[in-house]
Amino acid sequence: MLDIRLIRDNPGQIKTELQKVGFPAQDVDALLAADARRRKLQHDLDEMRARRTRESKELGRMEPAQREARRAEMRALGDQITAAERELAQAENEFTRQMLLVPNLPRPWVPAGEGESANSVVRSEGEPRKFDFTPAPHWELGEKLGIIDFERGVKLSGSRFYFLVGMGARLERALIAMMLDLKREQGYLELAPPLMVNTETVTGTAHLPKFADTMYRDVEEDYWFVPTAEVPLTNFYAREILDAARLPIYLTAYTPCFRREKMSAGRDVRGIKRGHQFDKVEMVKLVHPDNSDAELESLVENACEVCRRLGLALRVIRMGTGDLGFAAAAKYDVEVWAPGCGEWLEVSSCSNCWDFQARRAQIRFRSEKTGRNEFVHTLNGSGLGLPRTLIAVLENYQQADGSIVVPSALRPYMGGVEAIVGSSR
RNA sequence: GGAGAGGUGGCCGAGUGGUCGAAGGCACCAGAUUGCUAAUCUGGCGUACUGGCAACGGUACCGAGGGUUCGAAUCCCUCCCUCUCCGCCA
Repeated sequence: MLDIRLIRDNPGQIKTELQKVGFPAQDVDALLAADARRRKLQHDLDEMRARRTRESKELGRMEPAQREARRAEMRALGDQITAAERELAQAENEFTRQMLLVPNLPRPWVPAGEGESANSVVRSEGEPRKFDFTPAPHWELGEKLGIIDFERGVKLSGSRFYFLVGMGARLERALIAMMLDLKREQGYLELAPPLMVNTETVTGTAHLPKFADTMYRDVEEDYWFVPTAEVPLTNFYAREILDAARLPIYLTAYTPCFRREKMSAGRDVRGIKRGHQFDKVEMVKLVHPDNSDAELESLVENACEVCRRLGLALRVIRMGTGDLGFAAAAKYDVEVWAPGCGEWLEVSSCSNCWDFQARRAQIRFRSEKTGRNEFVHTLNGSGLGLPRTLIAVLENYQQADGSIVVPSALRPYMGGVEAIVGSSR
């Protein structure tokens, strides 16, 4: 959520900024109208209430006879107040409804452009491996080795579900353990969060109200299945006021993630690149606003280090305004090369949400400078997404005979196993 | 799921239809004082919106939402949560 005062004070500038991320100027006008209405009603109501308090106290001190005489008048005022309260509640709901649909403002240095047009590679590391045979895609490798079972996943659940089997499951577990240990080295506190959270929580990270149709939910209990651990991690300190000395706070968690993938119908249906359920190690930072930009850079670096340890060639993409998404003020993707399917895979997406989520979730800190409570800045990034990392490992470490060499960084987590071959259990 | 108890400021804990944003204590901050650690005294000490250059005001908030009343932290209803006991269960 943006600061309404910012919009109120610079409507022209904010309109221009918001247009870059596809938010229409007339919606800003509607918002300002709703704000003005709400404030007017609030002001009027405050005056009526002040009068009631004042006069009720007088009434309490009166002789019973006099009191009786004024009661009708006071009752009328009470009714008026009740009516005004209803009107105000309505106006506030409408205002909030609109506010929750306004996307975040991009940082000034984010290149403007529609869709992916303004995205650009800002750096690359490592050479994509050369093969003296045609590298196979992971779905072929996985099936031949018996470590990914697509058919049974579909049998039990439907399309976009699969089993990891034997060494496949073990390899993923090794990746998770390696990543979490690295995150700890990088200063993150590991959490094992709830995977079902309530509406308020999902609204805090701005996945609601706009993206309700991308998530799974239990309607009976008001539980939403987390689409990413960003939701529980960012909300860990929701509605709390933190000591400035505690910042920055780095949190990490391994969790499954659940997504409907309606928007991606028909895309990436092969393999394990895009499922309705996938595992991810997530990083979240709650930082002091002064360090926000630098913290995004180090967040990206924290993600890149995972790729590096796995020996994967990577590149970092700076997203333009058209690809920022709803909550991000700035965003980088980290991609690794997958020689089998022949594409760069997004294994991490690192966003700086500025005070956008903090304002929704009310995560504040007591500022040492102003003595006032201010919103922290929140950042999040994958560290990394498991299926795609698994794809990259399988496809990059495949041998001519179809076996997979286990990257050295993972061997301590796999009981020293050096390769996955057809007979591996 | 059933029965009972309870949810008040950072914490503990009073409170009853009006003068309660809420006693008192602890913690915390500032000042005073005592030749050490410490103690004592005085003052301050919630959040949000809003008016004002400011001084200083207004309104809301005592788990959440409704209701009764001129007036609700205080009475009534619904819900949520916590604790104890019972049942069930990975």
